[in-house]
Amino acid sequence: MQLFFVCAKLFFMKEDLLKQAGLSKTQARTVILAFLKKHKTLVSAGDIFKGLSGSLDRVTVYRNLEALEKAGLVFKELAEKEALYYLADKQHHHITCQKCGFTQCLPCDHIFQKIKNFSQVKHQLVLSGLCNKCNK
Amino acid sequence: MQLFFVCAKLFFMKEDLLKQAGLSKTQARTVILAFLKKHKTLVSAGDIFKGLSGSLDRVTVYRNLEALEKAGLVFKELAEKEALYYLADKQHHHITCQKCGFTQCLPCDHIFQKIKNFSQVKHQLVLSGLCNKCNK
DNA sequence: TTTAGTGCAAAAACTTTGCAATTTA
DNA sequence: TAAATTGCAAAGTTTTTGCACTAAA
Repeated sequence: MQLFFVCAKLFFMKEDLLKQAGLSKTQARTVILAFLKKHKTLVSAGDIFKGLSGSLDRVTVYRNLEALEKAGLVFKELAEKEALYYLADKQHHHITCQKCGFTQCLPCDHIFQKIKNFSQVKHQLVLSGLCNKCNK
Repeated sequence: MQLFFVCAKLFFMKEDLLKQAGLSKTQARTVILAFLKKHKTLVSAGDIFKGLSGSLDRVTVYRNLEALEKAGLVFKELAEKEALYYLADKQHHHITCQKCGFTQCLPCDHIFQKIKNFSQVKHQLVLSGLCNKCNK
């Protein structure tokens, strides 16, 4: 029994990500995007808040991550403790070591190759969309 | 580009799930398992607590869900607000309507058929395992 | 200048921890 | 009886809300 998926093709925007996404270009958003660009791994709202050490309010981080996610600039991944975010420059997934927490990014086209670095792999597929009723 | 997965085969235990899983058979666990058996959808710790209206402490529900998950009797799915649980009788996934929250179970062998009831489907694959270092 | 975004304070919600009392094996 | 489990109380974390102030278009 097999389960397969075609990965979503995501448009790759160069500059002015915010404007192109229909968001106003504020300092907070610029700073958050820069932070995500710098830190290629998954980061939480708290990580960003701490990483920017006081230049933004914690609430502002939350509100902007939500806006960025809705605009499709950022992906949100649900994790044990808190939600994690990463730049939506390329669709990819992640695999996490259950013991030490080591996380590896998995670009869709290399996913199998990289999973070989792990054993006892468990998977969970989270799907969402619009049901027929709501899509009317 | 395709991404496929073989679903884990899960052993189907008849009676005495708890003993077979190496857990002692307490009233709390029995009641929680019965609740999960009755409610075929995803339920939260809070749902269970409320559903059992006072017969168990909220903390007891949390602790037992953790134990049941570790023992492999229950699956945990990370969701927006809170973690959701379901009986691990058969490996399956879920798809949720982004608008109304309607959730449909997706047994691995009917997954594509059922996804057709949804549009604008987004997917997120959550993987975990043991990295080479931790597996030594 | 009108709308959208921000910071502060506070609260809400989910989950975890410590410890004494109780239940299980 | 020894070890595991439970309930209660309290605290810890993440996330959300309201409102006045500020920055963006």
